[in-house]
Amino acid sequence: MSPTPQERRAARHQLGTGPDAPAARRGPSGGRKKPITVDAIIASAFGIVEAEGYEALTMRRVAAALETGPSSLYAHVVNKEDLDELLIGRLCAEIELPEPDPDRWRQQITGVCTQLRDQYLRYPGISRAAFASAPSNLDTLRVGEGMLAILLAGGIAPQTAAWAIDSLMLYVGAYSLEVSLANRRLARSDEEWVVGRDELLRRFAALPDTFPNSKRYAAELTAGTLHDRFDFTLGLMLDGLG
Amino acid sequence: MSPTPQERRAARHQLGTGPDAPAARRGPSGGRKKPITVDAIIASAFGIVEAEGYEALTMRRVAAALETGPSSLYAHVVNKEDLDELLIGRLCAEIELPEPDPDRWRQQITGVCTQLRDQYLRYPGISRAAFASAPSNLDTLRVGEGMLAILLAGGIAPQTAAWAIDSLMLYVGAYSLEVSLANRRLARSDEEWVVGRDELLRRFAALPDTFPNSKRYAAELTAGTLHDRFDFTLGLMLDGLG
DNA sequence: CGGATCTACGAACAGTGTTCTACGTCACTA
DNA sequence: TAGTGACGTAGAACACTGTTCGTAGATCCG
Repeated sequence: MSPTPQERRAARHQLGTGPDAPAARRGPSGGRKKPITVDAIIASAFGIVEAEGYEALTMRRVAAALETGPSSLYAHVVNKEDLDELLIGRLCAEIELPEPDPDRWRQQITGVCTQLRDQYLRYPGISRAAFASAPSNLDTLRVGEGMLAILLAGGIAPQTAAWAIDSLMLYVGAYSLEVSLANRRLARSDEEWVVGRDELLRRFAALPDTFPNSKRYAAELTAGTLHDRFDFTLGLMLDGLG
Repeated sequence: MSPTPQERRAARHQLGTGPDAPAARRGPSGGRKKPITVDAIIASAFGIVEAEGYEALTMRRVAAALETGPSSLYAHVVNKEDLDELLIGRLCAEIELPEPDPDRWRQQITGVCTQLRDQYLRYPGISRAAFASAPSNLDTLRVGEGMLAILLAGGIAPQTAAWAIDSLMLYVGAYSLEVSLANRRLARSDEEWVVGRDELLRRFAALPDTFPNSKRYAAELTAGTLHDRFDFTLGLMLDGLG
C-alpha cells in the first residue's frame, strides 16, 4: 500500500509512521511525458511563485502547468495548506548551516537569517505561508537546530538562545512579507504613483501639524535601503544577546 | 457632490482633496432601520472578526449582517483591501499615546506595543491586513509619530529611533499574526491533537539524532508563556537602543 | 486470465470579490 | 407645484477559488 498524502504529511511531522515505499506505479495515461509526482508539483509551484508571486499560486494554475486538472493534485497533496507547507519545507532545506564557530557566532547567525530572507524574497509573498505552516515541520526544525547550535557555541544561555531564535525567524518572515507586499503594490500601481524618495519627503512635509516629529525627521524616516533596515534590526537583537 | 469611496480613501492618505461634505442623503429604502454608512460597515466587520476571526470576514458576511446584498457595500468602500485598511486604521486610532517622559521611555514604548498587540489579538488574524495596508494611512502614522516622540524624548538618535519603530511595529504584527494562526489551528483540530506541553516534549524527545541540541534543550525551547516571549523580544530590541 | 488497486481526470458544488444595470427615492430648480 | 437629475439600494451575473465525487483506465498480484 503506497502512502496516502495524509501519511506523507504525518511523516513530515514525525508522528511515527512506517517507512514509505516509493511504489512508483504508473497511472492510466501511461503515454504522458512526465507522471505527476510531489516533486513535480513543488517545482511547478515554485516556478509560478517566482514568476508571478504567491497570490498567483492556485491549485488550478499548478494543475495547468502540469497539463492536467485540479483534482489530479489531490492524490499527491492533502491540501493547499499542505502544498504551502511543502514549499516552505523545501525552502528551508536549501538553507546552508555552517559549522558553529564560537568566535563568529554573530556573523554566522546573520548569515543564516540573510539566506532565509533571500529565499523568501526570491519567491515573493511566500513568507505568508511560513506564518501559517506549523513549526513541527522537520525542515523548519532543522534550521532552528542549526541556529541553536550556533548560539550555544557562542556562549548564549539556552533559554535566551531558544527565545531569540523564535524572534529572529519571526522577524525575518515578517520583513520578507512586508517587502514583497510593498513591491507588489509598487508594481501594480500603474506607474505615476511611483513614489520616489523625494515624493515621499514631500508627502511627509504636507502632513498636518499634529505630526511635528514625523515632519522634522522625515529624512531619517525615509533613509536607508531596505537591507540597511534589515541589518539594523538584526544587530539590535543580537547586541541584546551578549 | 458627495465624495465617492475613492475620494475618501485618497483623503485618508493625505493626497490633497477638498473637504468632504457629509451629505447624509437617504436612499430608496427610507424605512430601513439604519442607513448603510462606512461606520456601520466597519462596526459589522469588527464584530465578525472578533467572533469568528479574520478568515470569516467576507463582503457577503458584512452585507448579510447589515441585511443587504454585497454590491451595496461598494458605494461606501472601494475594495475589500480598502475595508481592511479602514479596519486597521480604526484599530490604530484606539491606541492611547502617552505624553513622552524621558525617564520612562522604555515602559512607554512597551506600553504602546502591548496595546497594539492586544488590539490585534482581540480581532484574531487581523494583523494580516496590517501587513498589506500601506503605511501612508494617517492613523497608522499617528502611532508612529507617538512612538517617535517617546524615543526622541528618551534621547535616542533620530535615525536609530526611526528604524527601531519600523522594526517594533513589524514584530508586533508578526507576533500577533502567529499567535492568532496558532490559536486557530488549535481550535480547528478536532481535539485529540491538542498538544499539551508534555506532548510537545515527548515529540522533541522522539526527534532523530541529527537534532542533538533541540533534544537536549527541549525544556527551554518549549518554556514560557507566549507573552513572556513577547516581552523578551521587546526587551532585546530596546536594550540595543541605549 | 481475473480481480484488486491505484492514478488520472471531468464535472460539479459552495464559496469568494467585483461589476453591471435597473429601480426608487430624495433634494433642488423652473 | 411639477419636473429633473443625482444618488444610494439591490438583484443578477461573471470569473475566479479550493475541494469532492464518481468514473475510466492502466498496472500489479494471485
